[in-house]
Amino acid sequence: MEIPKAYKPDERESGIYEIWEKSGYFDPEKLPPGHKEPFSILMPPPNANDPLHIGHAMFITIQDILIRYNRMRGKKTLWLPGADHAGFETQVVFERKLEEKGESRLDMKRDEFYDRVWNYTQENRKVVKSQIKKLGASCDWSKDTFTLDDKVIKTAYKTFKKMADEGLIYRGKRLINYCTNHQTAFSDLEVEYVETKTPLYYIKYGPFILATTRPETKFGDTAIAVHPEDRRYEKYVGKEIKIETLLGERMIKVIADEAVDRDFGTGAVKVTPAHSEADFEIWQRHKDEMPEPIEAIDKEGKMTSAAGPYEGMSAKKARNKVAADMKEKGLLQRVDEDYIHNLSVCYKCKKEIEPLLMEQWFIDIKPLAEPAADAVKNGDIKIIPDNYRKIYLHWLDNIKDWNISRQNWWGIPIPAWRCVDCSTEDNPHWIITEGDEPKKCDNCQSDNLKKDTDVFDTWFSSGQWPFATLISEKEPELKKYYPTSVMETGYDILFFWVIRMVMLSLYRTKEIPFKNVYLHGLVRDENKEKMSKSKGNVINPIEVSEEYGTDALRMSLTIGNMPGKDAVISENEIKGYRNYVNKIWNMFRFLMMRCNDYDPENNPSLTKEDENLLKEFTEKAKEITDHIDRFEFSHAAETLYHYSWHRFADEIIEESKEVLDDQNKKSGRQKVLITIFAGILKLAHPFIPFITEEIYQKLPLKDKKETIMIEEWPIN
RNA sequence: GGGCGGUUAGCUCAAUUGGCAGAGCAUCUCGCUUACAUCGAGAGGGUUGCAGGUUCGAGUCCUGCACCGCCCACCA
Repeated sequence: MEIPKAYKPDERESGIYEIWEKSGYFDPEKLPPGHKEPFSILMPPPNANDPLHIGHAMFITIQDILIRYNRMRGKKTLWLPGADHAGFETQVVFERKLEEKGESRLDMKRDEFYDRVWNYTQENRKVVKSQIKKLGASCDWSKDTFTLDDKVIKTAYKTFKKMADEGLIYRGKRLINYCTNHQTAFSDLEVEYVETKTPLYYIKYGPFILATTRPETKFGDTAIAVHPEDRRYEKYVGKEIKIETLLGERMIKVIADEAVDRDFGTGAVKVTPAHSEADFEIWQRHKDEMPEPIEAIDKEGKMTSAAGPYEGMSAKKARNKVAADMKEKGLLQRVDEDYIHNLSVCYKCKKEIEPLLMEQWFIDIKPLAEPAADAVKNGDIKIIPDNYRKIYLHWLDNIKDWNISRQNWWGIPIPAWRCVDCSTEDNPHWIITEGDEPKKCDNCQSDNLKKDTDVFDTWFSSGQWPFATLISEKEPELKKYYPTSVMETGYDILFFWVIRMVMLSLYRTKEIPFKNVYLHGLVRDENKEKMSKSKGNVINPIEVSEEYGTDALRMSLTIGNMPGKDAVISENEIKGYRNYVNKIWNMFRFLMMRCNDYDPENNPSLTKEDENLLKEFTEKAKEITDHIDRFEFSHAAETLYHYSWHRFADEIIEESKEVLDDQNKKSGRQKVLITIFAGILKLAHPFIPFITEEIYQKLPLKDKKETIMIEEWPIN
């Protein structure tokens, strides 16, 4: 048998993956009978709107290590793959594509748009699936789930209905974060803050001078607020004062509220409840003293009729115009041009978020937050690394109600109908179902019902992923994999996804969704910068996997990668691990050349030295196993790397060359070398599955299994 | 404003309960020796960010500071 000097991963990998798939062992139910205790992971479903990036390759590597390791330890392992329709994200991606073709969503019917995005995601799913396979993921494709599959949507509807019935869902006119560019509301998590230099205008309101960054909102002012203990303004509190606006004179109430900072500006603030979160809160505390909020800006970001002559003007334009006009009328005392404050912007387009008063569906989140905090406090859910415990608990401690309405087209429609006949402006009547269209109003029997046009925040449904995928009447056998063993995902979606899964799962199933949360970091380039297409520093996992082999890529994503910390990766590093994989190949090559007369059925006598070598291997195997059990994959892989190369190859093989020439000791040493090497392959298999399978198939072993995937782990 | 993480060899990172500061990559020298040059043998390279403190002993524990990064909140 001629063995080539260099291992060529690209020629072997796809064939090896086929062997695994054909074996059926990705499906836990098809594993040999010895596999009993369940071990499960849900793959965070990659967005079905783009090919995979290096971050996906990282989590696939980590999860596959866990799955392959536990499978070899005799667990009944389920790794459930999926794909995310990624509502708003995908809509943005798709609209950009439309734009490139000179098309627009607004030129088509909603259904048509939906169908086109649907097809687009289905095409992408195929690409993503083939890429996941390329990376060696041993996941159960028979259970591949899309976040718009019936069972997921039904689960989301059931939860929504249950929450509505239990009073945890309310529809309220509240101040929400609105992106006038994307024409949708967001939860607080989708808002980012950017430090910006903005002029601070000091405007005259009767006897008051008020500092504001947004003079155009003055048409929505319904009060002036001062601190209750501010002597300067004491005499005005509770009184109405006459102010000169650009629309003529009017009266406005002065109120006292603790939230006002005496030291900022002049210590007096204009209150605009329809366009500022803080002001909205002031209004809620002083409803009896203040008129209803006045909306001065609309959903397009344009001035309303409340702004008189400024109506129709964009808010930004109006800001300058209003300031200029006030200056002319002597209503502007001065302008501080160097004022720096945090501007809230849309996380996607970075354009200013417009706080608007809108009716939306909210979840009363506190009742869900407490059990979620308890689950971590009492140790039912363990977070790795554990410093994220605090972050997790702190977030839940300060949680605000969750706005789950989105004004997008791509997403799960909210199953709510408004009765046209028995609703009033102030008191609308809504009918919420588990998805079925109601025939009649449950209140007035009218059939004049109008469906809500909004869709759910994608995280509302993905927050139900664990039980949506594993708990259903149709597939009761999957229940045993719930709660899952590990939720492996990025720290950047701890709030978005992980915590919401905990809250919603506890709510619906009364059980935790997973026992461990392992948080990985971001992948950065060699200059520690975030990888992005625009910077041109991205490493395409598929390209490097084709060039250097998936095993090398996986190794470089494992070593030096600590939980909760960003990982640095470079092509150079991958090249280094390509060399390591090739080194293993050559260990195999050496063994084959020097053991051509080796018979695995023989039991030659071993020398003391032989015994010691075996003992040493067992110790190393123990060390590596302990590391994996503690989720220290980097250490595990590093220990393996070091032992296999610098101990086994550099020393043990070198020293064995002489021993193999000694006819008395030869067969014993052959046995030892092959035994240890087979052990190394098994230990290495979770990390570098392809080469280990390739060699395993060719190695002369007793009781060889169909694939190394179901080999027994070298130690117990 | 609140919180978290980091600062160790040129680079990326390790260092269990405090116990001789280690790897990989890079660099330099030598070697194409019959597994492998995608390799081997060897070498250089550190006042562990700064200042104190506890201790027989501190990279590790305590206090303060500096710088870098991140998260959360947000005052007009």
